[in-house]
Amino acid sequence: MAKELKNLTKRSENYSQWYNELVVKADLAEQSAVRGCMVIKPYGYAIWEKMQRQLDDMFKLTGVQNAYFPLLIPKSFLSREAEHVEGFAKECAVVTHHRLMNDPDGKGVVVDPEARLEEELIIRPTSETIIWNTYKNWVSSWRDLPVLCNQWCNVMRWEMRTRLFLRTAEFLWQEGHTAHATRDEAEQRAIQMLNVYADFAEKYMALPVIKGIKTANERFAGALETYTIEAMMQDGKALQSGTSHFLGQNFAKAFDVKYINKENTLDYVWATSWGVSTRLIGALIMTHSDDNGLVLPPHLAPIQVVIVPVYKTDDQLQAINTVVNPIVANLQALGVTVKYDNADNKRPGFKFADYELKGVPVRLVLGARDIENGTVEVMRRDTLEKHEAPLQGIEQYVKNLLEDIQQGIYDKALRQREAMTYRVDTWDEFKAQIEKGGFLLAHWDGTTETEERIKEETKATIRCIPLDAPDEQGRCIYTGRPSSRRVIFARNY
RNA sequence: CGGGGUGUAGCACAGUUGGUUAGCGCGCCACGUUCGGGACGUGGAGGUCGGAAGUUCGAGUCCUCUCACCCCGACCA
Repeated sequence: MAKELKNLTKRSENYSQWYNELVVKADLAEQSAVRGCMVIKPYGYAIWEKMQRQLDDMFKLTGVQNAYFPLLIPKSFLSREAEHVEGFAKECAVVTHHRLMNDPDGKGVVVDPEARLEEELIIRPTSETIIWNTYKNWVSSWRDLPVLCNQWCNVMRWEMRTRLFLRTAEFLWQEGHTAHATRDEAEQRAIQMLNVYADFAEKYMALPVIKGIKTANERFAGALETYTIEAMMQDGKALQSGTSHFLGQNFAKAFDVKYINKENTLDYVWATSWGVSTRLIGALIMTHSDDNGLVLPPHLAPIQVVIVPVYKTDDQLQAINTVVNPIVANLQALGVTVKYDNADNKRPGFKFADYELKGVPVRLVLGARDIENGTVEVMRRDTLEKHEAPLQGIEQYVKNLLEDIQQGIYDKALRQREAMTYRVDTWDEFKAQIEKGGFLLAHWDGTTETEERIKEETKATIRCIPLDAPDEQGRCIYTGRPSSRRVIFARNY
């Protein structure tokens, strides 16, 4: 372990490799035996659980309830909505049989050819189709609306190339699906959920995000409008961190979901869907961490404070235990998650390095010296600064420090993003800057054709049209045609 | 599916023009000394060399086939 971490690739040398090693060495996840799939280890899953709990509370405050829909979707459902099937068809896993049998040649088991399914089943890449097929039975009157459901589940998209958390063949997420009586209500819901995501990202993940609208080209398959939160990683690349879609009446029409409105006429319902995934954990890692390992925001860290004793003899350990035990209890009473690591099978130096690698926000170290002086050594993970603090009142001190760190890493990430955001007005400037990374605010003529040309030539895509983009007359960076606001270009994960 | 690369202990690797008993480091186990920033010493366990077939007195090494994984593209939350 010791040597391995010292070999941890530096961020500046190879950002991707640094990321991969960090995920594995910090015990978050690893590759599974199945191609492109990921094992999320207990420490990584604990972060996900904290995210889930928080998001779930936020959803419920907006009236959303949880439900669960099946993993398998009849193949025919997928083709009901033309754009939707086109968007997902190329990456679906398909169930064709329901039985295995012993190989007649004695080489293990083989698929029983007799057991072919009449209609093949798709492992959900997303659940719009099966959910809208269900909503058809739930909605008949304006009194049944709105329907506001969310589900926590796994989905599968057979991606060609995968990266832990950022893109895996199977991933965990939540997907919300709502049905509304009016267009306006659905659009408001899509924006409302985008705001929930942005709040969550900023307050809990300490992740500054830009809210915006996707271009037609980048829009979700089957949506009329896709809202997004975009974040910038430390290498200047963008990461789409959450999306909320206004689906119009596309799925209602495809699955024939109609209701009788107050005017006593039959109408299709209006829909939204929205989701965030375990990709957020990737965003968390790539935004805050450093060459010593993870830096976790206190609001999501599975362990917020670790206390490490330093001692030589059993008597000294006993004395430290006596001082630490009430501190642990007091911290817990303040709602702080604390771990007292007095295991004697690891040396202090090892523990220090290990908890740094795992991103624990605050470390307290107590030795015989401190017991004598009534002090404790406090280290904050974000800055790696150490200082002495009085034992008296340490609990409240630590609680305040956690909030400081939460705010500190948000501010740092925001400064970093601002430092790497550029207003660009010429094509030469654009091509030069995109190589160095960052967000490029540039004018665009609004056509898909131009967008695709730019992507071909520079690998940069339009991440979003920011919701708060001010009106500004200008000329398209590529074609010189008129434009009325800047959009964000970047390379992305 | 194209282009490149790698398969040898839990991990990361070395292994010469083929040569007999396959090696190093980390990790693991035991004992001792240590313990305020990833300790050290001594001893020990751990391998069908990705798989199959072939050449040879002899294959980790050479040939053929095959499988798996990684990197670069096409696809993407």
